[in-house]
Amino acid sequence: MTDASPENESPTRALEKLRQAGLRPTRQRIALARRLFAGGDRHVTAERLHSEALADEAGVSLATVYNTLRLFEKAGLLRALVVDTGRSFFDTNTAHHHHFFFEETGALIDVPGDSVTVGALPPPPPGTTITRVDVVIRVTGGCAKGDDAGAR
Amino acid sequence: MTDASPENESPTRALEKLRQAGLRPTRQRIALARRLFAGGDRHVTAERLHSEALADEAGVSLATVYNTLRLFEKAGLLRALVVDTGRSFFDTNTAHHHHFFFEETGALIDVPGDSVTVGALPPPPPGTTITRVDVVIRVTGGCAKGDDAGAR
DNA sequence: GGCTACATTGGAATTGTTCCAATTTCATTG
DNA sequence: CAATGAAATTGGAACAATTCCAATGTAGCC
Repeated sequence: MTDASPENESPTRALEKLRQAGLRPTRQRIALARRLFAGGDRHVTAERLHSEALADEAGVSLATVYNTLRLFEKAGLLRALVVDTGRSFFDTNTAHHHHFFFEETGALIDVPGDSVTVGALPPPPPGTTITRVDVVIRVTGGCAKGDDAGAR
Repeated sequence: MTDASPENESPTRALEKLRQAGLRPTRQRIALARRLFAGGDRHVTAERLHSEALADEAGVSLATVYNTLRLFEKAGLLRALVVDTGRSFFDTNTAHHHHFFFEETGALIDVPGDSVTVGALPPPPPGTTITRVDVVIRVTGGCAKGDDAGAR
């Protein structure tokens, strides 16, 4: 079995993602895409991704991390989450799903599968269209084993 | 019928709220409480409340608006909402309910009554307790007739 | 290899919020 | 009703996250 840690993994998946989105595969974008898409689903802040990426050969500036995250979001590769004021999270899982949010640690984990069902939705106000329904289940206590724990 | 606009309304309701929460009724708090609780339910940002309160006889500084909002929240008079990064909203309706959020205008309106039913919730991660489940229905289009439209 | 459009960068600027030390006000008590 | 002490208010500085900008670097094409 080959080493699958983000830095060492072959950039195939990352490149695929970039190509599929029609984005120019620069060194920085590849490095960030690897970090984001190499493993399983992730929830990252810009700051966190930046500090991780500092370890990569191709240095990535904070400005580029912000640019790239917004770009990836626009391209549908990422979804922005709003769970906490003053910080944006980006979710590599763009499918329809919801979240647990650990209030103390700031950690986020996906709610497994369809185990949240939003029943009857009210009709949207006249003339408007629903773009998304976000459900955030806020929890306290426990040790927040989810990814990104301690990202505060 | 007497004039019921926030500035002119008798401070009774505001005072009641403060007393009920055991908070010292200063001029500033009364002015803010009137703005918040005189009419129906509201969703305000600190900046907005501050700019409104400038019109009141008792000037209120921005720092005090922030202090007071956090204080009222802790006292259970307000509920903080997270719908948008970089701005906090406070909701005078502390009962269990959810929201429509107009992505273009930043306006927020309550979802009427129990018309959102969150079906089966997943079990919270071991050792944790659910403190709250927030549902935000994001909509686009329309003219955002809800309160606070154009608050951006 | 050179051209051109697009990306990246450091640093300054912005925004929303919190912090702090000095002043003012509330409520009590003499 | 003045004095007093605790709590509240204030302007401005400090902060954190993010965006902006002008200068520099690089990918892809001829």
